[in-house]
Amino acid sequence: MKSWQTVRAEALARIRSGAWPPGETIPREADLAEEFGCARATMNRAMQSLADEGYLDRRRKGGTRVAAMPVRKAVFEIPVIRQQVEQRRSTHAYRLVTDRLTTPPEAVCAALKFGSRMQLRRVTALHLADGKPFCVEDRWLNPAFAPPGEADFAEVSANEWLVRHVTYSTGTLAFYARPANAALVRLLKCAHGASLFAIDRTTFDAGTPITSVTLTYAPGYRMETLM
Amino acid sequence: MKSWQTVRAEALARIRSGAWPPGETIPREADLAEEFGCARATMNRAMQSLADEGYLDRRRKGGTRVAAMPVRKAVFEIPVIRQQVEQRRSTHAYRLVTDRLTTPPEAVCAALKFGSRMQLRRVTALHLADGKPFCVEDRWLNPAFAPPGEADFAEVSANEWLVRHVTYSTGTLAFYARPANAALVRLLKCAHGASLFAIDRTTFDAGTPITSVTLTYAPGYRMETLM
DNA sequence: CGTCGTATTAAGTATAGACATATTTTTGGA
DNA sequence: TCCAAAAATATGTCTATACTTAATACGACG
Repeated sequence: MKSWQTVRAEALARIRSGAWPPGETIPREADLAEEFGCARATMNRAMQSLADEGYLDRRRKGGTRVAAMPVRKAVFEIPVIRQQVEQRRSTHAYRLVTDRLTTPPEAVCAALKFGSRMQLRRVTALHLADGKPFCVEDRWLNPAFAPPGEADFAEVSANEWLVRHVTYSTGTLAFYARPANAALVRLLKCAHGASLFAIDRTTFDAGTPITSVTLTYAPGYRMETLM
Repeated sequence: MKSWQTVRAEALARIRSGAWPPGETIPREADLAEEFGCARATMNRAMQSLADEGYLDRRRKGGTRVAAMPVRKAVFEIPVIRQQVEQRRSTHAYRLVTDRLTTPPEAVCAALKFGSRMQLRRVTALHLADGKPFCVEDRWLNPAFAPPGEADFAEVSANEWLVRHVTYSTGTLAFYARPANAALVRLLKCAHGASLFAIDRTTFDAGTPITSVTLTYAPGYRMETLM
């Protein structure tokens, strides 16, 4: 009795080895099930999994074919900064820099889809790894969601507070490179104009704008993953 | 009759709304199936899908609980550069800069797991969008895999050639920021030291080292995705 | 010669029942 | 009291069968 995972692995091996070349239509589920010695449901589960990951294109009546030009997908895990530091076996420290209500720039209003230029809570903080600057957190928060009274970021970072209070959210994410400005130079202790890796993230919870944050990492930071 | 996708959506709604709070153990499959009005197999398919994406933690006998601190996952699509340019409704152009056998630096040998410092094929090229520099491709190739005779990169970029010839591969991927050096300044026509977004990718096919490439994008480039 | 409806096909899915497997809990001894 | 063996339990999976749905092929008809 073969598990669908086994069947999946065998099928993937055929794709990788070229036994099923890109663009080629492969036999129908029912026939493959017989060949692999399993039920059609099992075959279906395996092929569906491969299709989900972009290895196969499947169409009703049209049959299944190996993707000719698969869109490579890279999956990055975006952990909480403290965990990220601790995973590197470093000691995490955190320093709140500013926390006040301010009128945000146009770009932030647009990202959060706030029509009027209402005042938002701006929180900036520095994360350290083994005492050295690791990452600057520059955040705009919807004050209705996280009022200064309820959410105090002196000890627990906004980054972590949010993960606990708005666990499952949607939003956008962007990676880019930016030069160090005066504020970043001061916090990260890097050269002016240094190339820094940055992440912009905007978060909504059931349509309500929650926060827009820019995380800027110290020089040399790399975001890595396997394919 | 509910599809597992429908059931999945309903369950996800409960998680997002907080009806099933983070850390909480939810009822067993059999009971949920009854509540949702479907068979256990259907419930299982739905919950398994949610567990795959990190929303749930499931253990035999232990039951299913909502992930307390989910690791956020971001999925990026890594397209062929030409497609990437064309998706932005720009015209893609390509210019081969160099193509010769050279001894690679230590770092490249290490990434490709080449013991001896054998000569590799180095290919550098420039990709343009609407005539403007878009991305510099700096690649080291295993000459045994892509000999100069068979693989000519004057017209078709190595990027594209490889997608066609080694479709399903494994490897590593890293995103980072780097300053523009002299070579990049010349090709991308940017300021010296400008902050540039870069991708390192090393590719293996069934254990054989294929290629290691650095893609450096023109200033202002952002790698975006939805969560 | 086109085009509209129908038959056919292959994937998508649902279900009940059975068994497998990993843990936890309980129980029975030393 | 403590530990090992056994029972209980929730998820993991397979199977056979039946039905649904989307897309294609094809033939009748204007």
